[in-house]
Amino acid sequence: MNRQKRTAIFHRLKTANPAPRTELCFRTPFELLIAVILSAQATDRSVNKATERLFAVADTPGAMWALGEPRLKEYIQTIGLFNTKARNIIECCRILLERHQGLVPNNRHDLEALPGVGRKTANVVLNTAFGQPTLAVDTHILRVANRTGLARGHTPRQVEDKLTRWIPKEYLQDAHHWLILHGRYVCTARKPRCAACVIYDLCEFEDKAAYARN
DNA sequence: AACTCGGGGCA
DNA sequence: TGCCCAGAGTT
Repeated sequence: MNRQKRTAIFHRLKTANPAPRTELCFRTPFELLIAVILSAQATDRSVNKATERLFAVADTPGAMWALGEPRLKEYIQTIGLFNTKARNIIECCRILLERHQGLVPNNRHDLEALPGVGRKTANVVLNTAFGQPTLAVDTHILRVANRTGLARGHTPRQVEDKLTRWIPKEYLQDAHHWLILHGRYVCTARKPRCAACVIYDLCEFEDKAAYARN
């Protein structure tokens, strides 16, 4: 896919998603970190429902550490993988308190050293909390990039590298959300809504015609 | 690169 | 029920 076509795709996704932002609810870098850890393999709606009550009780590493793992589980038990996530979050809080003065680190190395934080979560925090030009490739972006032909490469890292290379830095932060929202509401995993897609004519998805008739 | 982990939600 | 969800960690 040539650059002109990719640019056209981004322009249309931008127009279709004015004022793009994360759908996770948070007020501080710490709340964002916790929300993103919880959102792994879970829907953001179920995460928001849990964090609304959790953050009212504990919105700092100190408070969440004091809350303790058993009581933390009570707040997040409606979220998938909550046992592992509760253990990781308590350990995260301990590390933040011991090594980072209770602050969320603003660099990849320290973020990825936290349990339950991988490349994708680190990129979201760097992008959304600290305004750094990173692209967090999740299942949505991976699917959209490969299916449309925007950036083929079946591993998340390949797609991240390709997209990061050609998207202008000043657009990288918003482009992340344009892609996510497109993947979530239009280019869905199971029954993509090709009939309503704003980049239909530019998309290289082999089966788009079949779904456009739905 | 492939596999495992391990629950909720939704068609 | 089966498949997917704003993945991470291990082999």
